[in-house]
Amino acid sequence: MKIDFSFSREERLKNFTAIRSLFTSGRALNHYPFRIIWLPLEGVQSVFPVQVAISVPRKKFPRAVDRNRIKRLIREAYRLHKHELYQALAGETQCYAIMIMYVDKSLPVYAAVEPQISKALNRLGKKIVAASAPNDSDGKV
RNA sequence: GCUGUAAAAAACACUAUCGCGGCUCCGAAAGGAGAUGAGGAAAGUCCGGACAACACAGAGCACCACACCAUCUAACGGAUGGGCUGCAGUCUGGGAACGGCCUGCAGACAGCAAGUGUCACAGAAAACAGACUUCCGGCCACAAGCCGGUAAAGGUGAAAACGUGCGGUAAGAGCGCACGCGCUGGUAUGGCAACAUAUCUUCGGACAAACCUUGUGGGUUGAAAUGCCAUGUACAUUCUGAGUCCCGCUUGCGGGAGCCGGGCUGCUCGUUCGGUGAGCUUGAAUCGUCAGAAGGGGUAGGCAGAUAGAGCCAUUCAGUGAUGAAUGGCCUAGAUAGAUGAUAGUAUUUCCCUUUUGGGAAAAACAGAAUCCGGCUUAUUUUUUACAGCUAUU
RNA sequence: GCCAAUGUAGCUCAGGGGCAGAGCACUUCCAUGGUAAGGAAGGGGUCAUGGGUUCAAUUCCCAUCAUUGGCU
Repeated sequence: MKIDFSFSREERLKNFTAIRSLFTSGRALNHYPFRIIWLPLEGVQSVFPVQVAISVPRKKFPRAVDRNRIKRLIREAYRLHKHELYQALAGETQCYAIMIMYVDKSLPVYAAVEPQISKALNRLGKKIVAASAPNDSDGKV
């Protein structure tokens, strides 16, 4: 099977209410220099198992150039490694919302970002499977 | 060679793989192909417009902005040219006060001769003047003291009531004269004008980035404006009612009464909430707002605004110039949880090592469109040109 | 995106042209067996930054920087 490296609009998290509930009742995973929060989405039918959003805090990077740079690097790394997460979630029926936040204070380089994203996505996949496997009925938070 | 000012140019190119945005083409669809995709400041939001909506007939007051003149411009607080003033430098005129030519830099540059106000400390006195020490006269034998005159000298201060010289006088004083500085009004000449020159005349502290006066301009709100489709408690249409008055000061708020509607209540009283108007007044209007009635009955999406424009490039002409006109060519981001990225290589540039070949490193500084334009301001890398200053060598 | 306000001592704030202040905090001394409270004395300032107006600027004007708030 050929691996799809594309990153289309359906894979991005855009719904305002979903983002709000993600911040109020989402589960967190810290993998320095990232913080990932995730939540199962109810009633969303999609061909993709996750919808992702990327965030960089304005207080740590006041210039828009730096924020755009970091978001593009994270998005590029996610695009090349998302198939690892998709394989881990192949057995899931629900769609998940994920937000990746950058918490370091210094500007990163791509060579350092890529392996960290890969490790973080592998950890996230195992954690989601472990959380939903025992009690599929009351998995809501 | 260095520093400063001004002007101009550039801000990285190509190939491959993977990927993103909108566009065009092919395709029933999935998808595929093609060309294309951040800036000089995209920034600050400091000005000016376009565009849109809304109580814009008109008048007065208030408020805000601007302020030498002319021109440019859609418009401007912007730009260009000119005038005037100040500062610095070279040269120079005069006995002095003070001036002239040239060069460079700077200037929020209408009016204190409309009115009001302020000028600390020091000083005798700080703005219809004024007598501390001097100076002069009188009273007095003289001195001291008292009375009067005087603004020349002293000292204080940021500033002492035009400056120099001569006359004049008891001593003095723009008191008078000549020259000089500033300044009001008139006349003549030159200039579109600001203004300049000559002459007559009035006057002689500063401050309007003090209140203010004069002149000119300004309705308010901003694309999260606004319109359409779908949806439909949120929207628009129709009808009805309210839309009034008083007080206070901190002057744009507060309080009270009345009226309309809702909540509490079976009803009244009462209580509470909302409304009772663009800065104000007058006038016109009854369009905004609030409440009720009628109509429609479950998702917050899509399209337009919104990217061909006061557009860009080249040439010629007009103008000192900003700029304008003509001709020819070009199409050059349009997202909406927000695209423009990653990896590898080549070329180029810079730096380092090396005799060369070659090897290694870096791709930079400021910084990311959000309705669109014209400016201003701020941040910042490199190169070139012109001018000014300094230093060294020939 | 649009619109306002504020920057003064370590902290919270006055002062709005003429020598920069208050409260708390800090230092030293007194007092107490000792500490706190109390009393006395003292130190500490680029008045956010840069220009301008004025004889004189924290104050008036302009620009910049930073912070905070509001509209949605």
